[in-house]
Amino acid sequence: MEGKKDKDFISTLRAHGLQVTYQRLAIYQTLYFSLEHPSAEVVYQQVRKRFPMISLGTVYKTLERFYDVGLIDKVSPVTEVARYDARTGSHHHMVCLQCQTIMDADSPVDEPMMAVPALEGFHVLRRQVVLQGYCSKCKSRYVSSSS
Amino acid sequence: MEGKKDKDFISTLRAHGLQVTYQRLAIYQTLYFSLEHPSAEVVYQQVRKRFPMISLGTVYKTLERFYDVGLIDKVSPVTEVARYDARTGSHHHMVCLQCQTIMDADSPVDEPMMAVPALEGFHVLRRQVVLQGYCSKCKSRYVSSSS
DNA sequence: ATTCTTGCAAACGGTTTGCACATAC
DNA sequence: GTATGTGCAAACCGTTTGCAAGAAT
Repeated sequence: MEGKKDKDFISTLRAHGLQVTYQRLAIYQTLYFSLEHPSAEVVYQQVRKRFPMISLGTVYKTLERFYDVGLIDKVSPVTEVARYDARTGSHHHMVCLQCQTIMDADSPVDEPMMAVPALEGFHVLRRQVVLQGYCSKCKSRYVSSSS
Repeated sequence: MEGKKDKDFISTLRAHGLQVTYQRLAIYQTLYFSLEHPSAEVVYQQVRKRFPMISLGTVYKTLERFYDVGLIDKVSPVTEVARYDARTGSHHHMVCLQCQTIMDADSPVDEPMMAVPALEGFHVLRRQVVLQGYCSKCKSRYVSSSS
């Protein structure tokens, strides 16, 4: 079921253009076998069992690096700081990664959104769709290189 | 178009069980007429133009209060700290507001999710659906009072 | 009169940064 | 040999907290 070897993890890191260190290997493996969506602190505590000399700073840097190259996913902080909205009707937003603009994505989003079901007895209070990317203003600077 | 009077805002606050102060009025009005999904800091700077003696702490407390009673929406911090995930395929999660557990909501979510369209030339890199609520374990403690 | 809210300032905590040393390539 | 990554510790910054004074009901 999990017959994945060190060799495979190394290949995965290399395939993402990353230099390979035992710290990175340990961090990635920890996350790979974790089901709990751990925070940086939790990953740190976990990895520290095997490599007591590793530092929390390295874990932060490494996770951010992994995220940047698309190796892993980051769940929470969609924007840097909390952002508020008096319009409580539509909870769906497009967030520009460059200028941090948040645009509403109202009507066309609502219907597919509401079709998202709750699973396993989960009691849903809020539903939120976030599209992350680049707005039309910032797009040209970032997507223009090849198109 | 915006013929909403102070009286109306006061009613809105009262309707949400909130005591009325000029600070709350100013904060809510600022947010109500803002289209930019401002941060607490931005709201503070805005309100300060009219009420120079207001404090940032009050803005934080007030916004959080508004959010708690459902008067306003908070866009970003779905979880308290960043949480990571090695499974980059499905970006959809159910977050328990009580125990902070994050569960994957895989297959049944994917299709409606992908139907969410990009608007106004927005270049989408990541799509994220987050269901906030209570997991089956914590639900009983919070939803049991009436059912 | 009592309860809730404000303002101020200090504390908090997750995250980032700078730099010297070590390691990967 | 050179570029990149690591460890450590301090700095950062958005946010929260405690408390005395003030305002709302």
